[in-house]
Amino acid sequence: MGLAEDAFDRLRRIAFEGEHIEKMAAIGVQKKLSPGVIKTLMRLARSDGISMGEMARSIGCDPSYITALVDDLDQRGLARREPAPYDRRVKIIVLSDAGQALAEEISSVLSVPPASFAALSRSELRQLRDLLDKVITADRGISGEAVVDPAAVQAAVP
Amino acid sequence: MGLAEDAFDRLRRIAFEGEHIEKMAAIGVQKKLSPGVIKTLMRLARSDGISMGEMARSIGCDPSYITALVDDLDQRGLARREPAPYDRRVKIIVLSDAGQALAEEISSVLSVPPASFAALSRSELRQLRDLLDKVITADRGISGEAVVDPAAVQAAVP
DNA sequence: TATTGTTATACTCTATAACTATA
DNA sequence: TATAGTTATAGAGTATAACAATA
Repeated sequence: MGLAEDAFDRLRRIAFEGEHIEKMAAIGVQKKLSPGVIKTLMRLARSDGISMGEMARSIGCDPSYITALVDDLDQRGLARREPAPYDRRVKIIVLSDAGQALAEEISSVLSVPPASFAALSRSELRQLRDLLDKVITADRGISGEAVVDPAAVQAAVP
Repeated sequence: MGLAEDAFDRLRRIAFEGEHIEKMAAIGVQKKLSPGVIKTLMRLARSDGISMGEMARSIGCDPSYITALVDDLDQRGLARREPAPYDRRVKIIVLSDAGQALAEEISSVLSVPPASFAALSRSELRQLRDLLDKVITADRGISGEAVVDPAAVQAAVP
């Protein structure tokens, strides 16, 4: 195994085996949110007020499923549909205050680093961040738009 | 956002948005493997010859589903059941040659680092690996056995 | 005519509960 | 009596196809 493989292997282990995954699980179970609902909520947290169709493309599922997902969100009082001013066929999904709060709660849980990050000093953390940034920056030039089968994505989580 | 959050954020982006996820998708779709089958295969790639019950605990699903999964694997000629010598109730799942080849193919796809890792020099890769190792080592002391709801795990993949 | 979202429906994935064989 | 795996069944999650409204 080469150096890059080694480094990437470590990275994957931290990302996929971390405690944040368990915390996510806890929230999902506790609030009885389906995976689809959580994905939708997280997408809205990133930018609220996108159309049904945009959401379908964004989380990689069929538009008809977005209908079910937003129905669910609506019944829970977490989001509502609003007509798009520019096209009466289009509906915009908008988070309610409660939805916004929940979305923030979920995404903040995901962004808390594992406690084991405390093993690194400030300068080591800076080094780590900068190295990873370099990878991300390099990636921008390489990859284009990605269309991924969601079923395979979940399978890829060991 | 603190330094640790920053670093962790970069790490998650690389792990979850990388091209390896797409390649996994391609294999899954092409070979018509369900997420459960892929998980099982990858678990066996890590250590072949575990019992049905161990597999259930390992990939976090109900034992009855392992029956279905191994039936599937068996019909495809990828794995078979063998009686455990120490207890006639127990069945050991063993990969066939074809299964072993496929499992290796899948896990090798997952372990190929994104092309963007080429942006780092050898010494930077070494630094990165060592920093991540430090985190992983620290984690061993902290975390115990984890029981995770698989549905939530998939939801955590953005 | 093409596109957005919805409905009705069906299929896939996974769990629960009851069962059989062995310990 | 308890445990490993299986069976039958039910439920959740998601897609497909046909449809209505609007463009």
